Amino acid sequence: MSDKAALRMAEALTARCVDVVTKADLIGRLRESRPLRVKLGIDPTGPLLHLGHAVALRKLRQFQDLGHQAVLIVGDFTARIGDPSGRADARKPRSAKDIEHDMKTYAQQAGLIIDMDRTEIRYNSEWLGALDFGDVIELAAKTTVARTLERDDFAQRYAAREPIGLHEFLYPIGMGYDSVAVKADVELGGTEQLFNLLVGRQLQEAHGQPPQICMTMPILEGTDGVQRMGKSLNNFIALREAPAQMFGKVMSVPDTLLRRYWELATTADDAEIERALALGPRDAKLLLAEAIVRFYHGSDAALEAREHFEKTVVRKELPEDMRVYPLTIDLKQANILKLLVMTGLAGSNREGQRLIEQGAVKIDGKRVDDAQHIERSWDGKVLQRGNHQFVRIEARDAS
RNA sequence: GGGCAGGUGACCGAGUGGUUAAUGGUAGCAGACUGUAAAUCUGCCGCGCUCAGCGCUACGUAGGUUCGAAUCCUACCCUGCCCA
Repeated sequence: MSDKAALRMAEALTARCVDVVTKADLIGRLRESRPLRVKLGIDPTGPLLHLGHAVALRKLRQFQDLGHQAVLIVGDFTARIGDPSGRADARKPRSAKDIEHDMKTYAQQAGLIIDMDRTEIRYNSEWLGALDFGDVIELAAKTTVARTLERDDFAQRYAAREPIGLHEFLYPIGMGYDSVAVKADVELGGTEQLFNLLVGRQLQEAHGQPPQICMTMPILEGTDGVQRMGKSLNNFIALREAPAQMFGKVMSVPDTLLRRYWELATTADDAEIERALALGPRDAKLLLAEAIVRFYHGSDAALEAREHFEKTVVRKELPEDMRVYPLTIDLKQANILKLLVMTGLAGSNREGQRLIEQGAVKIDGKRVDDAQHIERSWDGKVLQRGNHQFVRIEARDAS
């Protein structure tokens, strides 16, 4: 490939990246005119990908489209040891079977963005599990405590006098060794991964390989608009989110993040983004929600989601399709409070009580003030909690 | 191994024998407003019940002192810092 072509490709590939270490390396590697091996690690801690994950996946797709080889690393070995994020409850070791199952759904979800047929999937237990203690020591000797402590999250936790497990120091090493094992040319990750990616570079050099190019992507904020999108913060929009849900969640994102969502969560180019933003926040967001739903569910679903939104939210009408709760005959005499709990609209009796007191509960759109309220027949009644949670009751035979 | 400090509800963080289901903040939920945005105001925010009341569970764990403990004592577990 000519210098000019390589330069142009490098420009395209590094668009919207935060760090690129180094661009010169990338250009050089592209000039070799061979498919580069582009690594992306995923942590199999739960089978749910969200728009935050999609940022790096989309970059990976871009590489694929230019003829490069995607290598998805499943961190099953590291996941089995425990999560380095310091949460006690995340330390539960996961069985190989759980991970296997999670990965199937992962692949499905990732397939919404990248071409799984042209993706190499590797489990890092393949090589990490084969290392003995001596090997680990040797690898560990390649980096230093000072360097590791510089890593942002470690530095912060250290300064805050929070515990850092020794095994957590081994994570970057394990990840870095992944790069050696798969002979990665490029590794992608969120900006918080920069340190880990750089360790990969170092270990590759130590193993006589040309060091990988590290590229980091911005971290997408969650629907709260402040913290990074993550499952534990419950501010995420899953890729598998039902269209209407997805649409609604996008609409709830603060205006300040509009541009960012356009840039990181859609495939729109700059011109398109400017055009959308010029419409003003409300309309730009409606278009954004539509664009995102369209990408994951198709045009028809996007239109439907938008209609659903306008109907239930803007005009506050009851949606056509909603969750159905089958009520058995012997429970027909149940009062509204019981039903709220049974249908999951309220987490406990007390919560249900409060909701009723605050006027948040409606039956067929009519406010209910009495927790003991009983309908002559619950069949077909629509229970509503707040503005956007609905359940339709359907009577069923007890047997 | 030794010394010191500390472990409170989703999180942060008050509380050092008695109006304590536990001040305050954040997050969350609901109501008003609205564009399911932001800002603002209001209410709620452990669980159960025959629900203006009653009961149960809760301040690392297990015991103990006391009419009464998150608060005092003992042991243990966990975390951080310093020393070795």
